[in-house]
Amino acid sequence: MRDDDIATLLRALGHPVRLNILRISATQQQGQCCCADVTESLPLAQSTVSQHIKVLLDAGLITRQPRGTRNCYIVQHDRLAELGAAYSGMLAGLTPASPKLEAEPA
Amino acid sequence: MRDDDIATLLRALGHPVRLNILRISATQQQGQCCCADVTESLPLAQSTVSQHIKVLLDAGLITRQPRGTRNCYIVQHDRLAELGAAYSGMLAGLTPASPKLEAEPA
DNA sequence: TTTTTTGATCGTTGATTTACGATAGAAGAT
DNA sequence: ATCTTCTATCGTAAATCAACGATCAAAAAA
Repeated sequence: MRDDDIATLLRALGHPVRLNILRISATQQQGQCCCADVTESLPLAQSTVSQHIKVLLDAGLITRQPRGTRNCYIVQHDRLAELGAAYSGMLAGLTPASPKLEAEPA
Repeated sequence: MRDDDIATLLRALGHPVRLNILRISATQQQGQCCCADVTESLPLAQSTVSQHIKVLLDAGLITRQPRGTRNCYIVQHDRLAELGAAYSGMLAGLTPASPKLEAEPA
């Protein structure tokens, strides 16, 4: 995963409202939520919520599933895990114990 | 850790240049780097690098240590780990296996 | 068909971010 | 004391973000 992609994902998650959307979605029945669920829970206009949803959608952190008159959003846990792995990998590369793994192999 | 704080940290990390600064710092001798180290490595003006450093500094992801005429920056691994833990915790709260840990305790 | 519900999109406004050059200050070298 | 080096900060311009109201499209209900 390139730095650019990691940064984009981090920025997509870097807003309290968007963290909340993920949480609301997971809390809702079947791990899905619609725009209205979020709009009811937060003091924001519907259009604002829709915008935040779009950011998560573009980042692949949720997917859309049209269901009747409403759209359901499902958290993409694998994508979140992917970022988690990339983050851990970065931490490992940053730790002072193994600066470049160039020496002391034995 | 509040959502607000998590979001702030995620945003601080959400730029490829800043990820690079952390990496450069860790690669440098003693896990420290100065502004010039970064400016040499990246095609950016010194003032721009200084700005990015400030973002990391404000987020507590690095600390400053004046050394002679230059400033050394040290990655705060514990802060990075803190964020990692908060992220993992969020993932755990989001996983469909344990929506609210309200049932099946046995 | 008409109405209602749900939600995406448009246009706008204000705030924040990113990048730059220029400047200034502090520490070390001459 | 003067000069050089390193870097923070200022001011600015362009881009992006965050929030809103208004509008439009599609599906379901009447």
